[in-house]
Amino acid sequence: MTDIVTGAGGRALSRKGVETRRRLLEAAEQVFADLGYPDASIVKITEAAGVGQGTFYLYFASKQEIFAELVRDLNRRIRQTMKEASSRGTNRLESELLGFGAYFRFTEEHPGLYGIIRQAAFVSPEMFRFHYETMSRGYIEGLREAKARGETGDIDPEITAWALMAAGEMIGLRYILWGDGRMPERVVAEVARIVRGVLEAET
Amino acid sequence: MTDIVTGAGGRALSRKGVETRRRLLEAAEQVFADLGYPDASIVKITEAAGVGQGTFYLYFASKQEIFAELVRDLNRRIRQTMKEASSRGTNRLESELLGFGAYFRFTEEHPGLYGIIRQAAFVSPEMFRFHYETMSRGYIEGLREAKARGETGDIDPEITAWALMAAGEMIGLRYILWGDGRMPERVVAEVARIVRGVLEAET
DNA sequence: AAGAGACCTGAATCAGGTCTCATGTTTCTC
DNA sequence: GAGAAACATGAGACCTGATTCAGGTCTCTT
Repeated sequence: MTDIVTGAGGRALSRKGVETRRRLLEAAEQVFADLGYPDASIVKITEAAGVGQGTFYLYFASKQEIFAELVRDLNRRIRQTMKEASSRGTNRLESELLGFGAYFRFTEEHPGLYGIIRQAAFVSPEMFRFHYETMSRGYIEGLREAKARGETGDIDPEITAWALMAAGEMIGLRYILWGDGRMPERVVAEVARIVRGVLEAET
Repeated sequence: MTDIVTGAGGRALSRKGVETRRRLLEAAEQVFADLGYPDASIVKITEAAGVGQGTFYLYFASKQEIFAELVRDLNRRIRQTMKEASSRGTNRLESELLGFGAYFRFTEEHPGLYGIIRQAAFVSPEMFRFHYETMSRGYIEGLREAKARGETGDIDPEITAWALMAAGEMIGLRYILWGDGRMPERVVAEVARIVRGVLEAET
């Protein structure tokens, strides 16, 4: 099933329209990451995209809407990356660690995008929540299956998933964004210890 | 040493000035929590505080400044609450869990304030970082001492602290703010399991 | 090559915000 | 109780930025 890309008002777009929409989204990504939502403006986005101001409204109804679209897109990309990586693991711990690795690499490559998600908290609370709920869903599934296979202790998969997701995110923030942009080896090793502790500890 | 409260430009305030400044801060807390930073305005804050627009500038130089002040204040209150609670523990695990409990209670009582911190990410990156660094400092100290006393496994206190702090925050978000406003007992129990696993797992 | 529609434009409009300032009020001090 | 200092005010000057619109241009299709 091919996605039909639409502009504001749901009108279908031709090849050229799709391309312009993509340019606007990329420009928005840049501008929101650099300036933050409050200081980003439609003019700056259209300038960065190289189109006229009016063109913006052919594709998005408002600043809010393009922001939400951006978060959706970013969310899809992170999850895809993590899913691919963790599917290569042979047991839950390995999968979990591969997923973390992918997340850290994504953070290294897209420090700006990482920040965009954080802004969603107040720009678009629904998208903010959507992001974390979709992110946690993958974890929860994985943990449930692992538990059924006896690979973990008697854990609560849901709560555990939220805790692990948060830890990964914060450690990315602390050691990549507030560090030198690269995740140090020792941190990866300690994360492995922490994940193992969380998965194995009995009640 | 008594703090001398100052207004914009560092001028000292009389009793009445201190009171007005406090009213402005409380109003700002309300407005930022309800509307979010982008939609909050000086006018709305002064209205909520019951003072004239011009009065604002007698106390704060800008919207940014009052926001930063608010985060500082909030940060101080959370840490004080957690410190008090955890000091009643007889070992690290107990202290840790008491600290989490205090954090959850704070979140229950101040759902709006919790949100304000998240907004700081872009409004005032320095204050955002300040918040997490001061929050983690307490954890790190506690874990270092516990490790020296042999109460934990061979952990890296710093990385472990950031992971635990993040987990607590996210679980508050998920089960209090996105739940029914109260932390369920089963979640508290699972958090205890998770914290224990993190503190005890060996490399 | 002509008509239809999709696409594009940026000046103009409009809503709302920040911050200043001239003026008035209160409180303190002697 | 008079002068000084602090405090308070809100109209309005000045911005900034979102959004509209009337008038183009491009690109398919036949």
